[in-house]
Amino acid sequence: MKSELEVFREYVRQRGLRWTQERKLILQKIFEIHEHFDVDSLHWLLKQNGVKVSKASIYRALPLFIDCGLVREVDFSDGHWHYEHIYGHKHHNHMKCLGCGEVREFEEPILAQVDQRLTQEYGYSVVFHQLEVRGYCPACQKAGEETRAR
Amino acid sequence: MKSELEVFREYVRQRGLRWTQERKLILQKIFEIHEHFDVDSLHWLLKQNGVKVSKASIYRALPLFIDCGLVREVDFSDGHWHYEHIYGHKHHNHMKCLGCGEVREFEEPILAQVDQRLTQEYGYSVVFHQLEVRGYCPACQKAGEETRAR
DNA sequence: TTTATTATAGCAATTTAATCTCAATAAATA
DNA sequence: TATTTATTGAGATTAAATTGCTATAATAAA
Repeated sequence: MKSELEVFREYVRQRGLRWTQERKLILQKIFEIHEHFDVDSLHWLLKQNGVKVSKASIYRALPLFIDCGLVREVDFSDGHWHYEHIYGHKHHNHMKCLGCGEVREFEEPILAQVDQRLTQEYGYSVVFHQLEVRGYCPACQKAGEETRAR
Repeated sequence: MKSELEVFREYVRQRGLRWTQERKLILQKIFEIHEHFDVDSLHWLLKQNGVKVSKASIYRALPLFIDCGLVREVDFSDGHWHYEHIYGHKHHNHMKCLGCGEVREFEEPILAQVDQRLTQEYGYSVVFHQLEVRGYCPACQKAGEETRAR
């Protein structure tokens, strides 16, 4: 399997774009982070590592990473975008707790059937889907019960 | 079944909030719109109807409507929130075409199973879920093929 | 290897959605 | 009807994201 850097290098070449140090450094960092991130935290992390890259460059690089399937946007309903690297990972969905805000990932094989049905029934060609679930984790349910009991 | 106005009136009473003309007018308009809307379009529509309500009031009212289950946020990945009234409607999901941007709604009974599994397997209590699908509608697929053939 | 071309980086300015401040107002209730 | 206080509207403010511009660096051509 090609590395994420190779995938991006190829993508960039095909489009007459350029393989720059900044893009390489940003992409490397993204694949070192094994959690979700946003532009701010990514910028801060790079800075911590002595890598000087402007936020503007991050904002300009992300759509490219997304376009070639290395990264995706994640909606945590908190006013700005979050991201995660997806290349080399199984598709998964997110469940965010409305109490503590913790995000848990889960796989859901059944969703492949949904994509299939959309193709068969409506003639859509599905590129991707995203299931976001909101609710309460076990700990927050418990905490809620105790609060109510008082 | 209670009307949306009654539901909101009750919600407002229970919380010591106030049943204002502005909130009534906004809510009525939202239930007249049988499509998705955003703050701008809702504000514009009200204006067209001679209803003077500020955007600030719309921004302040929406979280209340959402909290009592009359309205929900919809993510169309275009930089700002969209909304739709849901009270009295079946739960549905959205498929947005990456070509023309058209949004199509579809029902997906299978998703109830997903919620159930999250409860059984992880102990989560699911409040709501949202499946967003992206792809290409039949028309855009055809247009794409023709373009490529040239 | 050197030169020419042009996409990209960085910075600051700008845009836009959304939130907040505050004085005036209107809804609830005593 | 008077009193209390949540809500309104207008504009200021915040924060995320985008853009304009010049210098720079990546690539192609010589």
